Amino acid sequence: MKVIFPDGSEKNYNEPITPGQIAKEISEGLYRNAVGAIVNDELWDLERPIDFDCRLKIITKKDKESPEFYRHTMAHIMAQAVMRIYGEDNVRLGIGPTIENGFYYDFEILNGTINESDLENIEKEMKKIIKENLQIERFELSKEEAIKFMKEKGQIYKVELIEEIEDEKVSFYKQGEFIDLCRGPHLPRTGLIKHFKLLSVSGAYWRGSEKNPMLQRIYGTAFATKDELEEYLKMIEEAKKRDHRKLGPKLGLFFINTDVAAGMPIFLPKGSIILNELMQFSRGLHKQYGYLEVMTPLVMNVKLWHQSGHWDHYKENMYFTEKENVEYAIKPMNCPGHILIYKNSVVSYRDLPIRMFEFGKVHRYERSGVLHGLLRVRAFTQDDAHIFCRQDQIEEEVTSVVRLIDELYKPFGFTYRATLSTMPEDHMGDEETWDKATEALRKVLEDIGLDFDVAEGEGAFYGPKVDFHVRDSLGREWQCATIQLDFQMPERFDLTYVDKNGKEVRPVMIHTAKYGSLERFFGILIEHFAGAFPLWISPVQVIILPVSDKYVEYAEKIFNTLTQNGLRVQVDKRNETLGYKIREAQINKIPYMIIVGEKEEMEKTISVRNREGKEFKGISIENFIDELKKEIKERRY
RNA sequence: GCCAACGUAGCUCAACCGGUAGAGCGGCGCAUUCGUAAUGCGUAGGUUGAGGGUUCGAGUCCCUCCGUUGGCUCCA
Repeated sequence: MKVIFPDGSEKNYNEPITPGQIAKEISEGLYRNAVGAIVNDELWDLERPIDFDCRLKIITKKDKESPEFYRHTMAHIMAQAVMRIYGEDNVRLGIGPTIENGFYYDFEILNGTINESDLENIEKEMKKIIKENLQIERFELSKEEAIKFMKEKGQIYKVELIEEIEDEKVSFYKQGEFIDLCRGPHLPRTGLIKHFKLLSVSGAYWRGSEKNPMLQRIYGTAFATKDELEEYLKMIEEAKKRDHRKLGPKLGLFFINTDVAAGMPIFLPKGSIILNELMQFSRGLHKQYGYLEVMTPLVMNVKLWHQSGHWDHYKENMYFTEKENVEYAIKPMNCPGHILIYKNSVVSYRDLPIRMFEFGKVHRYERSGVLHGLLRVRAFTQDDAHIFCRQDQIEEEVTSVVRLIDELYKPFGFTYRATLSTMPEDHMGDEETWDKATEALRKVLEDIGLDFDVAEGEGAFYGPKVDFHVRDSLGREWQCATIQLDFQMPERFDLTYVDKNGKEVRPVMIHTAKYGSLERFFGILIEHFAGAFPLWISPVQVIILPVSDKYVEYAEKIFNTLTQNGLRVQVDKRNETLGYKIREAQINKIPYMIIVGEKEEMEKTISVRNREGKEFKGISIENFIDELKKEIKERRY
């Protein structure tokens, strides 16, 4: 049989051969570093024989596919350790896949629970298993045999999994006394991966459904090298330090009173400044792109929500209230309000597109367990827009939205990624319309040259959508902006416009939010900048620190000048040492400190220290103001 | 909602086997009048998340509830 290598070269073999043997042939070094192979696009164990013509690539620890191998194996090592500790008969295995940055395994422990303090013990046992350097062997059973085998072991979840596998044969992996149903791939021996850490335990429903029993999930991470592991753990530490739930209250931006308003953040003056700057920026861009700002009521008759379909599809997430025997709903979305505005007048084809936007405060009930600082709340503000347009305008409109989003994200230094979500199983409208809409979205993304993934079947029930995921300074991704095509609402509300021929035609609705939720975006910004915001959104842009009481008067003069120039300034008049005031300003991440003492007062200058610690002495106030104005105008970060 | 852990001063944390709550920072007061990340001294601050139980005695043990954290589900 013939084996083709990535560089195009070929080699013939008469007997079945393993990728490992081939690697060894090429070089000892390659073999030592190999974790597995890719055979005809399939991840393949290093010691699994090949007996057919194929393309082959040896995967070493450096290849991006390698985590699939060693993290999978790590999950098995963990399961083996858990079984050794709790007893094979007391542990039922769920699933144990690899995930981004790590792996997990779900267990049911029949006679107890696993808690965080047990992790150390499990890690210890895992290290033992690694040291034992057990051979990992793959073998296949027929479905029948496999079910019988797992039934005997009492592994009811595995039996369930096997029953659903379509192939006649299923693969197993064996390392020492541990045998598990698994598609693979795996390392050849347990000793080949050492750098791991167990991170947390949590509950997880079997197959993600609340109707099923809850299993215990252990999360862990593993990397090819010690450095990579340490870097990742450091990143987690850094993320903890930047946690907006800590930084926000500390910097006086917001707090959440969980007692009276769980999930509904209260914004302090400084936080409100930032939100207002964000809104102003977004508002300006929307205006530039031809949107009209509107405002709609928070509380509206439930009738409206019956018509919109929210009553049927979204009731569980809504708040209700009642007066004079009339039931009202607090709005969870802004679209019905905007539709009322559309219907308020007769629309001609010449009027389209109509672009409406609103900083709409919406309330959505979320179960208490899912609330998370500003990132997951019950009350939030969307920079929500709806475009009503003709079918033939979809492409142009979507393009313009994508441009707007790009401009909006630019001054934060985010890179982002788009996903195109296609028709879900449960959908409304005919497939042809769906295809057309989906293709329109795809074409726009391609024309603009934006990288995107396709999420099959992930669209909203009324139309396909494009979501934007921003990547923050720690490499984490957050879903923010969204563009959704909707053919359903115009139908339900009988929206029309009059075309060239005087006929009534159905418009298309495009739902779009750019920041998504202002609260969430704010939370992301806090973590992205670790509280050191760009000048243009900093609540306090400059703090003036007189060296002692004697120079307060001069400080106040400067304060007045800066304030008159539209800067947000404070004077620290407290009777404290300069070092103390600098330290405090530094902790508060204030972009610029102005230090004034005898020298400055005499020379009519200022000394400036930025939050990076750089000092500039003998600066003229005018120059300083000009520089700051420029920095603000350019929205530098 | 479910699983697990946690809840002590504004913040960070301490208090042994159950013996009657303590420190730093911050606040306030006084002194100091200061040159680029913490001046010194003094002082106030607590129904130990809430309620119930066991006990001579509960921050500590048990139960219920509330909340937080990490997840599951859903989503901006």
